[in-house]
Amino acid sequence: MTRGKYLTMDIGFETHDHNACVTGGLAAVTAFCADKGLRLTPVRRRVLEILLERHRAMGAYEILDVLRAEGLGSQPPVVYRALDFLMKNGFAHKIERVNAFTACTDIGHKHAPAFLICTTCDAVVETQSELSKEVLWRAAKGAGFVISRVVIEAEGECPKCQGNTNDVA
Amino acid sequence: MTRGKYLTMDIGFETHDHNACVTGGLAAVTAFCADKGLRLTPVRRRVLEILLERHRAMGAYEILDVLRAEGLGSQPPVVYRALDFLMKNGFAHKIERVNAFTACTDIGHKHAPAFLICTTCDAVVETQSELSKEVLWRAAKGAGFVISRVVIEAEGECPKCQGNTNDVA
DNA sequence: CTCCATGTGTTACTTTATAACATATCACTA
DNA sequence: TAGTGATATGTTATAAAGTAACACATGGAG
Repeated sequence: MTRGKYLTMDIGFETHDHNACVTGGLAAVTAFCADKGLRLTPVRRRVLEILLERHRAMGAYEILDVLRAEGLGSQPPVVYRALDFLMKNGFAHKIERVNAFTACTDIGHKHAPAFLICTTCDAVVETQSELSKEVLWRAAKGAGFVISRVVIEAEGECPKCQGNTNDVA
Repeated sequence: MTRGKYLTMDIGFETHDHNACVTGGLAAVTAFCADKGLRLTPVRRRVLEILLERHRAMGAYEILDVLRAEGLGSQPPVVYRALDFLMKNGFAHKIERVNAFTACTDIGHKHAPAFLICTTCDAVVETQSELSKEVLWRAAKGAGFVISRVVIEAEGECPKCQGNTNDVA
């Protein structure tokens, strides 16, 4: 199985100051919630933190394993509810193609994210796709369709894996 | 549950000559398979036909129910294998957002389909999205990522459902 | 006709996700 | 500050989606 393999790195598949991106992300969401009167409860906060820490796409049950080990909830609904909250408010995204979840890398902005999924090492990167979105919106409008949410996901090979025979990170 | 509710109609959410689209689709795929030496076995042919007949996105188990009733196979692997074949060869698509499958409406062409999914009546239409695809490919190339497959799905409301309080078709 | 590749039938199981309901906690106001 | 309604959590149970593995069948190539 592929659980726990979907690495997420920042745009361009480069390295970064990971500590900063955890604390920064958490701070941004905390501020956002305070501002909007949203309840960032311990479970929700911790789920977000887990996603930020691992910095990759994680399956719900994988997240649940972590919660369980910490005594923060041991049944599926706990994690799914937290994920629902995080997604509803734009703090996390579901990657439909792999049934996994990632922390949003662009809190508070209108989100029309696109994901690049490496089929060799399972890395996932979030990019913005304003252009794609606009094109799609125009096409939809032409058909009289009003879009509320867009899923854009591309599978392929990341720079590191191209030409590599030695699979998986 | 929502099984069996994902209507698919043609581009623009209009009506059409459905008989023609079933026989035409089947003929196109039959010809394509003959041409390429692909084995369009009874199960594979029937699954495609079912998708064409219903002309909507169907869950794998919903398709299986039909096969089962016809004595053409009663276990999940049967339908999943047929769907794998159909998808691998571009005769059907999976709609990731709803874990359901549709017959391709554009056999034999390079497929970068985009789907519009109505969250009210569950209709699904396939549109072509060359533009979106190109934009995405450019962005990916910029990150050194080579795309092999793209998922583009938009949720929203179809023309018929906008303003309607009486949900579902 | 027999061998090999491909496809099918079947069992059993894993992974992903939700319904439903009891309990707890928060935030407000009476 | 206790009551109350809304929101969140804990838990049981189950549904829905997908796959591994292996035995058997079929169908063309030599």
